[in-house]
Amino acid sequence: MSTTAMKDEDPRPALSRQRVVQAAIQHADSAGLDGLTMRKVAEMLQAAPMSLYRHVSNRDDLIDAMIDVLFGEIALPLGSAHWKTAMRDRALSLRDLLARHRWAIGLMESRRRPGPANLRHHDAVIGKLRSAGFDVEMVAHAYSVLDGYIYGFALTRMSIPFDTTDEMAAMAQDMFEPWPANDYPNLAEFVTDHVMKPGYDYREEFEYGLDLILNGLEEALAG
Amino acid sequence: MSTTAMKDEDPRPALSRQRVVQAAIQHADSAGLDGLTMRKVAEMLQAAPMSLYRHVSNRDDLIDAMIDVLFGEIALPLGSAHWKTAMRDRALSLRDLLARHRWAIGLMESRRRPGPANLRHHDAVIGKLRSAGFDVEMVAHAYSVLDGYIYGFALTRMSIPFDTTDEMAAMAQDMFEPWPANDYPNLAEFVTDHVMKPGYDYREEFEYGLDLILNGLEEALAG
DNA sequence: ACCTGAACACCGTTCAAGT
DNA sequence: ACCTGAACACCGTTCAAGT
Repeated sequence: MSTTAMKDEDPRPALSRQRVVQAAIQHADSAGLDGLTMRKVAEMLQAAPMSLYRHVSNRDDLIDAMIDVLFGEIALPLGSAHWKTAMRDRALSLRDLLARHRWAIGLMESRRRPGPANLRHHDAVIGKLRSAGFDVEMVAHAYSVLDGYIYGFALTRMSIPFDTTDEMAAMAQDMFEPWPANDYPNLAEFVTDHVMKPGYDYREEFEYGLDLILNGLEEALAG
Repeated sequence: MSTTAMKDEDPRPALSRQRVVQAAIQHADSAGLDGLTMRKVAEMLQAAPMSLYRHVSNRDDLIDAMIDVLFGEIALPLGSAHWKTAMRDRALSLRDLLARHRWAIGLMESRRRPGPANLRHHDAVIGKLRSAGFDVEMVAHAYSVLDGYIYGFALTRMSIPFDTTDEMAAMAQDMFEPWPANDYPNLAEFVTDHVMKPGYDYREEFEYGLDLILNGLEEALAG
């Protein structure tokens, strides 16, 4: 086997900014933001830690790039749909993105160097609202309450990694165990009657609040 | 100067769990969660890093304790006030807490070992809603949309550390600088006409969304 | 009894050296 | 031109030793 014959099967294709960023996203998805280390990403790519620095200037720059890739994945509110439909679809798309990439929740709206996909996304949302009759002040209200809710719901209500009611019950048990049984009667009732009931689905819960907010905005726009 | 005479002025009072936790909160307030290291907290207390481990079992245990102190600072919805007033006051109190302790935003609702102040707080909120006529399902809806909004607003809209319009303008300038001037016309208009206008106040913006949500819940409760 | 120094297995990143 | 090993200044935490 000559060295030229092996070229096609090289297990180490050349590094590129895109490959580094993709590997980093994949690793953050499974290991979280704390687990995202330059050394681990390099290991995934079978490269030395220092090799990454040819393609990203440092860990922050890598994170900036990762976030802009995610912004590119959110459904844009384009086309002729009603603003409510467009905002609803965009909210569900963003919620799903944040569920797939939990590490990104606190990073999406705090970039000091927003990338082109980030700017393009926000430009499209604002454009959709403006052309639907929202004035600048109402755009600010709508954006603030919608994104507040979407990111906050992702942060506070989607953290439970359990699929079954049994696992849910076990977790609730662990949380209460250290404390006297009847100190928190309202909380106990709530957990028993609601959270641990089969069929609890965060998607339905998310849409309840989303529609409440969209209806409130519609009333404000008309009034 | 005898050694006994110096006792009263000992610059290193005995360590305690409470002192460790208080120092850690103070340090996180100024240095953020990344800056919160066992070694820095020890330094603040003029102790060796390892001395902290007599009072907290590890960094996670320290954070659990810090969060429960914060829960103890939120105004509880007790007394005979209307549920809407009580929830509004509680939301403003929580928002102010999260503004003072930004490092805590992602930690408050993800504790696997909630402390007594945490449980007590949630018990009081649920109790207030239940006694106002919310059934268990409506409590879930209300809690989900309110806390989603409160934490999400804190996460996405309160991150700007600037007090003056000039600083705001400079930041916006930096963010757009790398990109072609007219690629994002809707965003440009929004930033010019709204964000950079004097008198922009996140407190007013927060209350707009909060009242929209509270009114929506009131309608759902009546309907 | 209470505290802590030395050590270990990690980090991000600089700098100088390899191919 | 492109890549990387050694080194530095940090981490949290274990373990054995100090007072």
